[in-house]
Amino acid sequence: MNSFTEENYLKAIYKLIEQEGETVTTNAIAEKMSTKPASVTDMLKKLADKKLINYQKYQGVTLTSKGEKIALTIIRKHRLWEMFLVEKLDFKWDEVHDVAEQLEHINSDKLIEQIDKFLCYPKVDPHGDPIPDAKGKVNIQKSHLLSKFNKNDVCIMTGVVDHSTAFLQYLDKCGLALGNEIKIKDIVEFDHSLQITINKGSTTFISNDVAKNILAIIK
Amino acid sequence: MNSFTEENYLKAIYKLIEQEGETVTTNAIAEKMSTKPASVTDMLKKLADKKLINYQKYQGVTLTSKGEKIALTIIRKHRLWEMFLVEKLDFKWDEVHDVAEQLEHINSDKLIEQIDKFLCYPKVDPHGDPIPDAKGKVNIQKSHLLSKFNKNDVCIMTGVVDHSTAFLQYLDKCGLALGNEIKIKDIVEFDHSLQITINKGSTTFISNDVAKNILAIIK
DNA sequence: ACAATAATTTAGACTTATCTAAAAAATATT
DNA sequence: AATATTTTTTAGATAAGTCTAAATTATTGT
Repeated sequence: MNSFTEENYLKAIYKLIEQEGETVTTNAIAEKMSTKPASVTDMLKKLADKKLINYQKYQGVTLTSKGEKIALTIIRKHRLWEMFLVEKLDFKWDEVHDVAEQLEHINSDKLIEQIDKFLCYPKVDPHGDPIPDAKGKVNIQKSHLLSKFNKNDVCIMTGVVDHSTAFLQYLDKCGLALGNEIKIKDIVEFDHSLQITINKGSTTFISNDVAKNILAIIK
Repeated sequence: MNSFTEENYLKAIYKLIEQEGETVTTNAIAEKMSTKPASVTDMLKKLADKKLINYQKYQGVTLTSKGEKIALTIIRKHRLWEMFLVEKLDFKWDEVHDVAEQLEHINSDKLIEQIDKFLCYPKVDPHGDPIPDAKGKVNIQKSHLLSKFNKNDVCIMTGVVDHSTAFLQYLDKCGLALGNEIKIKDIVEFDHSLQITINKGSTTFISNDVAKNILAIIK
């Protein structure tokens, strides 16, 4: 078994590789973990001894497949717990992070599989991030234009095509933001505009032109 | 904030006082915590410094009101999580303990209040032990033998005296389990056997011998 | 009451994860 | 290429929680 701290380091390294690519530096890890580089070096030695990372002095770090598996398990647990908090316990999506940071370290295979089942095997968390499966596989669901979805689809907004201020301000006004759940209530035949429900709350219309500039993944 | 370890010591001391009464000895704590008396002494000094226990060398230990409050909070969380696991995630009542031992240390007031609400504010856990309220008050409803109740009493089954497999299997067959609501419809004068209704559903008879091995609290 | 036994505490050491300050290696600058 | 700067590592210290072995205090038996 690995300590909470080890798990947190592996998770941080995974996320840094995901966004920065290739290898990760000692300083980057230190910043992400809010700790000092010297402490990171100590931990890297330990993780390398356990064969969870590939580490050569001064050369940066990558995860071994064993280390990556553990990181993905932690991420899976984190995202499932976030989902649970939002869906079942009425947490707002910006309230869940700190609690999920604790819950992700609870060690029980049965627990996490039952939570998964209880939530009906969700594919993405409340922020729209994908939830790895029990084997650590991430379903890299490619985003699609909102205009491609069908009536009654429920999806998560993941991005925009048009990055202009004007467009983003319009989205704000509609109450549309990344991670929002969008349900397509209806597609108007006349102009292909969409009637949508945002986060199970307000219902509004958006034009097909707007829908062509919003990216989303099916939930 | 207190560490997991401190919380576990406080919980152990609370439980020992509950069953052994008065003060608790260093050795008793060591045994309960599966550790060595020397380690206990170290921790007792620390807890005394924090004013969570009353401790004089060689004189045993009691909890301060502050310490007791913390212990009861941990116990509240433990029992609510057990309830959650059994009621919502299909855990068997003998599978929940190890997981609840971990979950009881998750630190979030909102989380535990929402779990409580989600479970509809249960009074007892799956083992029939009372769940302290948010203020740390325990509803000290002592369990009684089912044979002591009167006609038309409605009670909740909280435990058994005989723990043999044979007896538990018999209870299974009757459809009797911990947490069930039992209404005493009649007491047969001839042999003091009971006619009972389980969970407002099926009605059945149980002998006085059986009733003497079932614990319950009045509802 | 006093020796024997049991319970408890002290002393000193170990582990994990952290830190500061200083040294070493890598990278950038001129 | 030589120097300056940044990054990373080493060395040594600290705090929490644990341990063993030895010392101290309390309890028991005769």
